Amino acid sequence: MKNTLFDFISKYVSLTEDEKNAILSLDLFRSVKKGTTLLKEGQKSKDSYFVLKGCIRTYYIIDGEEKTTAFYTEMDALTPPCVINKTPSEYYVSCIEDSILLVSNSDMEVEVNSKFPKFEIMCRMLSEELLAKQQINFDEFKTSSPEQRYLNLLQKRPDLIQRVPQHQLASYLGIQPQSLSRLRARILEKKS
Amino acid sequence: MKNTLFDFISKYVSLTEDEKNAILSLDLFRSVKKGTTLLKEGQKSKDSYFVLKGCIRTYYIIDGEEKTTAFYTEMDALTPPCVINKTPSEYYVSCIEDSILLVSNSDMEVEVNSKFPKFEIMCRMLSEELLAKQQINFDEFKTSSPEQRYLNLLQKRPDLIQRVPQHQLASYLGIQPQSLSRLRARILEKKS
DNA sequence: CCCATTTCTTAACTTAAGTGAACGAGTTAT
DNA sequence: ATAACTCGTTCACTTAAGTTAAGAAATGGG
Repeated sequence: MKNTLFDFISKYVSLTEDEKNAILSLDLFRSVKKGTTLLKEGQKSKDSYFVLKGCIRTYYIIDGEEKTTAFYTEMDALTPPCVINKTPSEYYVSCIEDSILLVSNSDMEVEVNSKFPKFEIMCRMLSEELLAKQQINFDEFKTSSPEQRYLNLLQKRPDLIQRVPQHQLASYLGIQPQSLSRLRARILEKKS
Repeated sequence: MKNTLFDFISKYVSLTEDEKNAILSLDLFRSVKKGTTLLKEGQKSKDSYFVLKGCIRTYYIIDGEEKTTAFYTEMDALTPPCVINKTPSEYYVSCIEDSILLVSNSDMEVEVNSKFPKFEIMCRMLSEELLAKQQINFDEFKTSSPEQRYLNLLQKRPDLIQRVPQHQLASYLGIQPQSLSRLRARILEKKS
């Protein structure tokens, strides 16, 4: 787990042993059981998550219906908007597999960033990169049909389709569960 | 225009007169005529844009069709993914009104950031904030129908509907121009 | 000023997604 | 063991978006 983290960090900046130890001494690793809710609508939080193992999802409850909007798996980072905007959360975050997470607090990050300017640089690079990825993702979503989105997901994150319940996948694709079932049946029919 | 810029920056960090002059001496302001293409598909570029006045859009050409995915107006910042990823651009950027832009080069930013750590901090804060906004935007898009998206846009960016051609708005909403026409007629009918 | 082009709207038809209901399979709780 | 849920699928029906075509309105260039 430590290695997974440092491999990730090394993509952005190189750390000395001292710096690595400084991070480890913060004791950020958390084991989280499947089904645990990490953040609820209306809550204020300063926690960001980095997934070392497992899967977490973000979802809204709109008219009593769960609407899943994102999945975060190995090596994915999530800082909920409420942490940035210092507002109550608009969505839920929950754990859909037994997971190992790195949980960091924004107060702590401020402190670390001022002590180690390298972290400031890493955070900037990381959020720029995530923003670019997010933009491309959004663009692909906008420019394609539900069927294309599903086929695209099948290419890009085939694991998700295995490890995530269908009704959560459906809202991730912006459609109803019944439509996802139908759409998959349609695709199978085309192949034959 | 200078004031617009410094007002914007002051939301993140406070600058000394020297720092302000340092920025101005970089001579980043550009007047751009309506219709100008700032970036083409396949091109490599290191330029980021900040809109002081006017409007620019990003679009793809897919199967010969323009697909507009974003509009940037006053006080909006755009760093195309190709600048972050150092890859050829997947989309076009063009100017849809006579505009005044601040155009900054990523090489230059690296230099400025190392000279003034304040800028590094500002860039981090800015991209974190943009990422949070983008996430919420994407979530709203996923969880709503084309009609809801249009009504939502009418609330949040009513100016866009005035200043932007309908067929560009349509792909921004993820639908065909004909569907946007129909949808608007439907809404008018409901009101009466 | 006029022609060519682009833009927007409308209409008819096709296709796919939304909706409500029902069913079986698998899970959980009692 | 059985009842109560959840989950995924299927069906019939409704609604809305995609598609193709046509025409009116606005725009731009010569």
